[in-house]
Amino acid sequence: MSTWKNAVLGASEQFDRKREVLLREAAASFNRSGYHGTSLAEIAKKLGVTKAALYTYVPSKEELLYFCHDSAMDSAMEILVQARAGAGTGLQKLAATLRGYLNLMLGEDGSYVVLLEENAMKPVHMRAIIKRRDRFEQGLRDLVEEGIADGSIVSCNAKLAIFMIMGAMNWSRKWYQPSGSWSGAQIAVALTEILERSLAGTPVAQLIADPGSIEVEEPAEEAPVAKARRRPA
Amino acid sequence: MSTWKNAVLGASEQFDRKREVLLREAAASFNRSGYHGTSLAEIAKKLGVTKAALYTYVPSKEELLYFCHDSAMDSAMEILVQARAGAGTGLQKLAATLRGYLNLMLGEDGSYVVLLEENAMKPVHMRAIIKRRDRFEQGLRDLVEEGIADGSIVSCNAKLAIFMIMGAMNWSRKWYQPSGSWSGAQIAVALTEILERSLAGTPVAQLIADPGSIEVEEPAEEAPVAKARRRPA
Amino acid sequence: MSTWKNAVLGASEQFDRKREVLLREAAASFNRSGYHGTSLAEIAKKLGVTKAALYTYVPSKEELLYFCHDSAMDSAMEILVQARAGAGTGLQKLAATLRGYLNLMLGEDGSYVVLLEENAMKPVHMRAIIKRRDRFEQGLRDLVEEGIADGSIVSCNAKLAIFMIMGAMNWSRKWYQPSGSWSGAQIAVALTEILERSLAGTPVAQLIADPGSIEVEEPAEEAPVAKARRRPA
Amino acid sequence: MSTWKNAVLGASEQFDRKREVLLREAAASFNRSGYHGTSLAEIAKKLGVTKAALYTYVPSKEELLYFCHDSAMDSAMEILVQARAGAGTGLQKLAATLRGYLNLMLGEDGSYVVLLEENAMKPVHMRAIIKRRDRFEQGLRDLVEEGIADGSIVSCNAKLAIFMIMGAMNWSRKWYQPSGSWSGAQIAVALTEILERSLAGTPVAQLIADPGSIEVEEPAEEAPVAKARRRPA
DNA sequence: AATGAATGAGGGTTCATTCAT
DNA sequence: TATGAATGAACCCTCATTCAT
Repeated sequence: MSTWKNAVLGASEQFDRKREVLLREAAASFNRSGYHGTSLAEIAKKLGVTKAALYTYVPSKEELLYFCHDSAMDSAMEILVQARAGAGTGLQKLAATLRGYLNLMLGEDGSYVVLLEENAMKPVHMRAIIKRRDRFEQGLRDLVEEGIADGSIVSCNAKLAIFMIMGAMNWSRKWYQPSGSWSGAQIAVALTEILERSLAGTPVAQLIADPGSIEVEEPAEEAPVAKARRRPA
Repeated sequence: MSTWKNAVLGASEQFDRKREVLLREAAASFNRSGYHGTSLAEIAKKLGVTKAALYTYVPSKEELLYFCHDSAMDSAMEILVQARAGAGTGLQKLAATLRGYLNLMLGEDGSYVVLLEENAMKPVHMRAIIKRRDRFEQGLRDLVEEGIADGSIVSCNAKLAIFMIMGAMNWSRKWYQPSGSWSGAQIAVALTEILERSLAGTPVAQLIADPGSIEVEEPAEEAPVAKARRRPA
Repeated sequence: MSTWKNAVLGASEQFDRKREVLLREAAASFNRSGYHGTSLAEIAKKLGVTKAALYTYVPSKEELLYFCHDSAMDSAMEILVQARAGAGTGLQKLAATLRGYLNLMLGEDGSYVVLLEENAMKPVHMRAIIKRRDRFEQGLRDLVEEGIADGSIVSCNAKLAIFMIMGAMNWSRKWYQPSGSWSGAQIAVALTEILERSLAGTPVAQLIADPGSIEVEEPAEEAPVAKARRRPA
Repeated sequence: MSTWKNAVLGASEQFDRKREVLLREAAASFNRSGYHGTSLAEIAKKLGVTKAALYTYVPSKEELLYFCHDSAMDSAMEILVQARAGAGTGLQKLAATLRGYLNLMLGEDGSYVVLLEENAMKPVHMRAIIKRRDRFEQGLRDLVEEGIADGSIVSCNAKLAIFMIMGAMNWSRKWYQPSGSWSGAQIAVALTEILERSLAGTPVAQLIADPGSIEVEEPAEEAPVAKARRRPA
């Protein structure tokens, strides 16, 4: 009744299910206590299994971290791609991305891991992740440039702007409390609004005073997660 | 010739000096690899001494972390107090604080530690630090309210605004490279400008395009450090 | 197409076949890496099956080792018996045994395991194997005594002589390279010649200078293997 | 009273003493149960210390094995060098070396480890040890050639002869029992005699019938051990 | 004030073994 | 008959901490 968070299912997709649950649980722990501050025993305990059982799904703790990051980048990129595909000004697309990113990070199944203690990963993996993250941030910078060009965003240094935005967003999980008076979706809207204002060509005259009052319809469908890859032989 | 970073001095203030050097080195390591990812041996090696020697200056690793945080809060608070004492609108005071905070964090002897892996500290210490940090952030929120009142800042949710700002600032050390083309002081100015714009009652029409071109006079005096407290017997 | 080394066969003797293949593969691994240095996964992999599959043929790793030893002793004893049954002096019979033993050990399907890490086995099994080995060595000692009696062997201490011979022979697999310029059969002849000389009543005046030049006819028939015993329910 | 086998001593040479004791104990265990079959806990227990304490003297289990081998080769080489320096025929020098080698291996403080499970060592270390061992065996082969030249040894294949001899000697520790009726020194003499006979140009007409009756004066001085090398920083 | 040595408590990983399928 | 998943017991190693010197 309690192991594996009841992720048991039909047939052989159990493996993928369980693997996902593992990644999520691991990501949560890593975010809370850091990579080195998290023990496999801790994760295993939460899943109701033994340390050794984890090795069925992941070849090492280090790769567990890597998979978490990789999976997170899958989701983040998907959001960027969708926003980019939509219509609107550069600022609008940027805002859409930020909202999506925040929803992802503060969402319930947030397996999203912020890149910290990066040198905990093996160089190969670290480089891979940093590359993907850079690509994501480059996408954001491109949107800023697009906005500057179409007038929706003030003339500014795109690099610095995105650094600022990433910090403001990534930090949110440090202070966000699921049990608090603001929901993740509400924060996503309100925080995006402030960030938007910092770059908007024509800044709004007034910001949301109480995020808790924002009306949002929670997404019904499952959050997109990286397609689980079976461990290579 | 190399141990203790040559912090040797006159007489008994050697103790305090060495303690400070220890705190700084520890803070640097903690920031780089996280609390659990940093071993005392590592810190000791950088100081050219033995692990055991550290215990002369600090009763435990956990308290070392605590002292780092505490010392950081000393500095941060001092900056807030000074900014508050100056003249100007709420926004101006806020901006002054942010600039000072960023200079502190990106400064050379930045012993400043961002609060992460907080549960690594013992509850007592954690509460103490969180309390001080809350006081600091409350100060910032007060400045926001002051700004809203005097019209220099748009109507907004101060709590959310400060969360956003803290994130943007604290994140800076993740991407700031001392050897890069932007100096810490330049970033402090440029980043503050963006953050200012997000809240300003009358936002500037154009942001700095190249932080590297900002002229700043580096502060000559030493950064204020927490008065060393002798370890209680 | 590759599992079980294609030992598949008619009907139920498949079981015995597979079991033999397992023993051989295990013996090879044990000899290479030692008992503790060999994992069941390793053996299974070489056979193209899973760890778990091995338990169909063998109740435990420890008994796998035991069966290897037991099977080896079957073969060794058979050689001794045959040599003893032949005609000739004690020395001649001894030499025949040594040659046979070496051929067995260096042969292609050499499932022969030298007794090392003996305490890896459970006392019962260890005693059983040591008993058989002692019986084998006693047989050799008897041949020495026989040789001393009939004058073909010098007066000597049979115990010491056999210890010496066993060492020289068992050691051969450490340096023998199947891909080298000497075949196993050639080594068997040449090594036996030296060992013979150490005990011969009338030692030869010259030893083989190049074992690689020895002419030997490889035995066509399959090496005798212990009759497979089904695992008791 | 019992830890470290009371190897405690004057001042700072304690480190070297303890390290030697550790090597000896480890060698004994490795010989008995094999490398993989020996746990550090086992060794530590015998020394009356904790597992962790061993790491003061040796950086890893693998290097512990390496040091054992290396130390053994130091001793073996020394014996060869001394024998080579003496007067006499090739056979006499060879015999002297064998006797010395056996005494070393069967001696009380025999830290000597026979090379087995060689792939347990890291390639670098393995190569280093194999190189030294090859040098030793080459020395023995040279003595054989020398003997053939001066007529003291029959024409034979030196390589095969030395392989045979090494096996006979290395095997001795498998059957030698310190508590038995033959002392190590007695075995050294008797075994050398048989080995000598296998190669002697003019073989003796009679071998020792009872090694236990051999008179030997035990060496008073300490057995030569590799100069302890402090662990590099 | 500083060190080298030792400890005890984990931490990550492997492995023989079991079991439901 | 064979497999994938899970377990529990080691095992090697690291690390914060203590202590005699």
